[in-house]
Amino acid sequence: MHRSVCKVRQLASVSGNDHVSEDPATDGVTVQQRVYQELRTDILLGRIAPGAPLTIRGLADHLGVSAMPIREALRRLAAESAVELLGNRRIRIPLMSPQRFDDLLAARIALETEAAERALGHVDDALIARMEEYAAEVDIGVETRDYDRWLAANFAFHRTLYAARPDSVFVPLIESLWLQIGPFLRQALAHIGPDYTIDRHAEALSAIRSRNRMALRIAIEADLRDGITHIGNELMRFNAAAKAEGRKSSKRGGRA
Amino acid sequence: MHRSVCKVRQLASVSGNDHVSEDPATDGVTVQQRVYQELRTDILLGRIAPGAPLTIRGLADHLGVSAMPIREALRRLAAESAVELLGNRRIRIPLMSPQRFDDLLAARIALETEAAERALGHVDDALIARMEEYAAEVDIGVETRDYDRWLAANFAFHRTLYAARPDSVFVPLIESLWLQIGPFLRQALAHIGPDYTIDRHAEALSAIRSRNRMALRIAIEADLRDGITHIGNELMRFNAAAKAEGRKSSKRGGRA
DNA sequence: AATGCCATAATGTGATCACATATTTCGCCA
DNA sequence: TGGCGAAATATGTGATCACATTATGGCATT
Repeated sequence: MHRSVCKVRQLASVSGNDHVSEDPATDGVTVQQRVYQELRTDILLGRIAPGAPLTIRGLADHLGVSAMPIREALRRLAAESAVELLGNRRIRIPLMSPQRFDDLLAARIALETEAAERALGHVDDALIARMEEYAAEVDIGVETRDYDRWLAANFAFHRTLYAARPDSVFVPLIESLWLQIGPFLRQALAHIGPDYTIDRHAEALSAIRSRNRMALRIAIEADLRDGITHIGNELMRFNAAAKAEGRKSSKRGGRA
Repeated sequence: MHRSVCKVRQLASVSGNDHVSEDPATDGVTVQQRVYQELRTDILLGRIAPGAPLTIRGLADHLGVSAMPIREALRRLAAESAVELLGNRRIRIPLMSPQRFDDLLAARIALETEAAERALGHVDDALIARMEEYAAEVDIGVETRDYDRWLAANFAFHRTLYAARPDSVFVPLIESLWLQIGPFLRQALAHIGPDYTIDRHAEALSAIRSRNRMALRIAIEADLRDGITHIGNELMRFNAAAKAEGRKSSKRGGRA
């Protein structure tokens, strides 16, 4: 079963179909990249809870690949602080603490305001149009209480802006922070709905159109604070519950 | 030859000595960690030039280990943007560009000023004493033109401060920036000496002792700008030379 | 003499096996 | 019946092999 996926890549001309859905996606892209992207998306959107344990063999069986790509993907995610190598031969999603949450927010503000300002000179109308689409997608996600859609569109909105500057050194750092916040943010959203309605994205887009750097910084910082601060403060006690819960669902790599 | 190192770990009680110097260092620590630390130090102190190519087998032979720990160490370093996976099956130290250098400096200022301020509440006399030792070490490095000593002590000075806050989310991000600046910084220092004498470290220590947060931020930012700005601007043309030079010394994993 | 092409070498990627160790479980004894 | 220890299971780590793909160097052709 887990060998067929490899065969698909090794004998690419045979095109032997497999149960894995992304069969046409194995063009030249390595298995490790596919595994990394899948794990990364799961963490970013909070599909894996804080404290959840991960195992190499469990993920390998679940994703239908060998242990090798899992090891390298986990090593990469560990370098981004998306997963935690406990040293006692255990891997898990890091837990959240009030201080860590506060630091993550401060680091996001410090990096994202700077990244936004530096990207401002590279935006064009096409990029603004894409950001408007993502902003609309965010609104839809809020209305339909679709947290996956909400989080994904929100991240895409910001990343589109920051990545406007080519070869940005900020994007990897910022995405590391997102990966650390994602699991906890999702748990928080599952308990208290996103009840704020101030559309900071409209403010940011307005600042971008007028090329107002200071207004953009203010809008970005306000967006981060609004969407996160009260969520974090009210749900901090969830940490203790998540810590106890982390022991369950140990099999199958701890995935949902 | 390259098997004996493995035996040392597998049969730890035999204590069969090897040509590798850090034989007693193999207590419980994994080979991948040792390889990672060695590569990381080499990059941080600029012992590997920008654009220098790295190969898994070359490094494995050079360090006397199998290819496995090298792969994971390189994957980890790639996640920190310390090395670059070119996609066409090539690995190298990233090149520097004027924009990238400017972004790296801006990111350092944004993160390190915030990290310094947040660490300020956790410093005690013992930590200040350690920082004073590193500051003295920096001065010795400047006087003796010992760039390894200079760079190492400078990084240790800052890291000691930022790591005062336990479980800091800033330290990994900042160290990623250091790894990206290190190779270019060393190349620059090798061509123009560190000719600035304003001791920003003394200013920083003074701000720390008086617990003056704003003064600390200003001192840190001034330290980063002073030590880097004029170096970067004057040596930016070095980039073209490094790009052409990157093709040489391909064997032996490209190490010096 | 310059250039395109092919064979050889080299490199990253993935799979599989062996091993040391941490964790878990089950049975035994008090 | 509860606590403890030993067997058993599980997990990360490292080594080695096979393979597809890329780079490189020599050779023939123009």
